[in-house]
Amino acid sequence: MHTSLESHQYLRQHSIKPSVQRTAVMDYLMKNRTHPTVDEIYSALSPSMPTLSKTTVYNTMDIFVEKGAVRALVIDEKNSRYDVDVSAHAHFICKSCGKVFDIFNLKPVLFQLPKDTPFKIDSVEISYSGICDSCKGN
Amino acid sequence: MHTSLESHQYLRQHSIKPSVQRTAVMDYLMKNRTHPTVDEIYSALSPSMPTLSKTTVYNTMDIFVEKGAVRALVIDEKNSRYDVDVSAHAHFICKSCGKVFDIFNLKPVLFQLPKDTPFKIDSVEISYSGICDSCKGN
DNA sequence: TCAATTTGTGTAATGAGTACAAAGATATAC
DNA sequence: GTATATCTTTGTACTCATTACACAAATTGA
Ligand SMILES: [Mn+2]
Ligand SMILES: [Mn+2]
Ligand SMILES: [Zn+2]
Ligand SMILES: [Zn+2]
Repeated sequence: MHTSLESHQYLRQHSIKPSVQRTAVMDYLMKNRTHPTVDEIYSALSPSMPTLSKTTVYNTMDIFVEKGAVRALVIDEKNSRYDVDVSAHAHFICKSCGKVFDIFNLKPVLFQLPKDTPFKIDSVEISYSGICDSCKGN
Repeated sequence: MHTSLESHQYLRQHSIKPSVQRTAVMDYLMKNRTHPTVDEIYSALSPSMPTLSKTTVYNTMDIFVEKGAVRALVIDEKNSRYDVDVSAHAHFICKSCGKVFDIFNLKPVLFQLPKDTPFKIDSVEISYSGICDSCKGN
């Protein structure tokens, strides 16, 4: 049984050769929308792919980002995090547990790029921070 | 002649004991609004303060941020950057040269914190990226 | 088949940031 | 002023995410 059909197709849509490793990583990203780090991806896949190298995960994420299949988030000062949802949405990082959550349903104006600047602006990242629901009690 | 009067006062306003080192770092931040890294601050001050330790700059930035005198920017995946301007404004990072620029005059609505979330949101960071004016030609 | 190219792997190196203990400076008590 | 406690700074060692690199494996396609 192939659970990786969607990932396979998604990779080809983005002109990424779907190797076994790349398909496994994309499959993980599609099923785990937690904005995982390279280490989290590696640790999750490693048991079922014992020869997988962490370098491969790094290379893979670089290709995914370069081809626009995945967005790299700069919100966690410790690690890069990755998001297979490249649509316009914002993020929230909990300063207590470090988890990164999606914030959808923000006004589209927030994602408009400012026009009166001397820069060629390509993208915007909106990052909120504070304490998440689970950590509130603690 | 004291060029550090303002920094000295600013530190006391934020309940930070103005040691020689802290005053020198704050003075640098106030005069160099380039969102410098710890290494940039250290390298700039080191010649005139040969005994300054990089650890002190790290400690100092931690205190400044904790006391609200300075904002830590998470926009550069390589280093933390620091901004003595804690007012609501956005940033732009050039993917070519890595410099971080201010973007003022954005609509205040952009800096409003969303209310319909399960999170206790404390702050927002709006980061644009692309190519800066100087790098456009290259 | 076989050579060229792409992809993956393992190891070593890099470099930002942290931990920690000792030294120095500052404040408080007598 | 001197002693004592506290705060601050310093240097070194360490951690750990990421990168560099060389070789191995897999894929392509003539
Ligand atoms: Mn997301
Ligand atoms: Mn700024
Ligand atoms: Zn949390
Ligand atoms: Zn530039």
